Amino acid sequence: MQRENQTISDSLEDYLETILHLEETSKVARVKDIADTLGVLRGSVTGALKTLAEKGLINYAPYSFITLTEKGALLAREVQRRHGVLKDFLQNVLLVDADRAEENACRMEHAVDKAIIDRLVMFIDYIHRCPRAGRDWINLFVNYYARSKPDGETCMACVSSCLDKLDESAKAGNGTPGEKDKGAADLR
Amino acid sequence: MQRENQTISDSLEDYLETILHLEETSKVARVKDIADTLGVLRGSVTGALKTLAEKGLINYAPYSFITLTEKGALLAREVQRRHGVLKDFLQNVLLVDADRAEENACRMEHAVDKAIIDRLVMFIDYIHRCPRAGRDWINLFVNYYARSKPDGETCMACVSSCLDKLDESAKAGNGTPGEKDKGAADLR
DNA sequence: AAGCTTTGTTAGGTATCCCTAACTTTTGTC
DNA sequence: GACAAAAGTTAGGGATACCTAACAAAGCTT
Repeated sequence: MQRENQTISDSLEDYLETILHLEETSKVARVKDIADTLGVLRGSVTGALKTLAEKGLINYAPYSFITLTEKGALLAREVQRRHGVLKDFLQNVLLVDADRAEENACRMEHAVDKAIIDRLVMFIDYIHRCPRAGRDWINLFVNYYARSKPDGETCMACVSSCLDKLDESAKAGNGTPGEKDKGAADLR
Repeated sequence: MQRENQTISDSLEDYLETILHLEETSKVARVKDIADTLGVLRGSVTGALKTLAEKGLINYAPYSFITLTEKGALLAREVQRRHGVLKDFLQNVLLVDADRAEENACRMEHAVDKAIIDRLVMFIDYIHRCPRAGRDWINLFVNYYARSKPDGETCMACVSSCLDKLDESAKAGNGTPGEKDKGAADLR
């Protein structure tokens, strides 16, 4: 472990994230599996592992097991979190298909601040828990973008159903209606 | 103009976007201004300009004016659009401060598909025009993330105000309430 | 128009990150 | 335990995108 640089490249972030993922799913991270996951050749992996070891992010010696250091695991989990939150947003809020959501989350995870991710988590949460939004509101977004403009009939139906829901909430005197709004919660 | 590659690097996208911006604001894009904007030295700009010219994206000869070709302008505007949409979302939906929104949009613009941007545009539009969301719904998100959990009192007030608004809409028989919801529209 | 400043270019160097291809170590099978 | 296959390493090379620093052209001043 040396005087580690605070930041690492997008590429190294990918390596760390992959190592964490392999540790979680296969117990061990092997050079071949890292190479296959990232679509690079084995020789490229060895080089990256040396760099990660120099930065104190993995434990590594030639032909040895590869494990994340505490510091490396922390960083890897942060990248994984960014990835997950972005994919969740793309898939469950923007309603992008799974493959495209995955691809874009992979690239975005290196570009976005922790602060943005935190805010995004809150926003997703807000959507799910606020009685004015929730699952049915997002699902109606499907109709909206399919037509790419508001549709009179759909809008009316939506307003009515929302009215009913809010009315119930109000009558029940439920101050934090998100709690009972399980339909919205399992959208995630 | 040669057999142009379909895709260009993040770095070249930045150069194109900068040239477009300088053309718009200063009439001409000069090497020095490009360098200052991107935080690189003048020598680096010359190299990038040669590459862009080879790809048929700018008109360039040593010591000449720099102008975007039609193809280059198209690409530059697309990057600019991605940038703008992302910044809008970060600033006006996630309510991130302007500087951070700008920084992150700058990095994200290279990572995000056109399809995601298109969907994001629809989503922002949906928020603005749907009577269940709109400006006040986003503004209440401020309270939400400030407390990082739903607040009974705020939620009740919100539900009531939403009820009132929807009630009015329903009475007016307005099928596309977004049209009259000017308050929401100018959130952008 | 001479001379100084600013702007732009060139050449050579560094770092990153990938590749190919040859080589070494480890693993599994007979 | 020998030996082939698989996994891992090494060395050398190419592309990108910066840098520094010397040099050339343009633009102002007077």
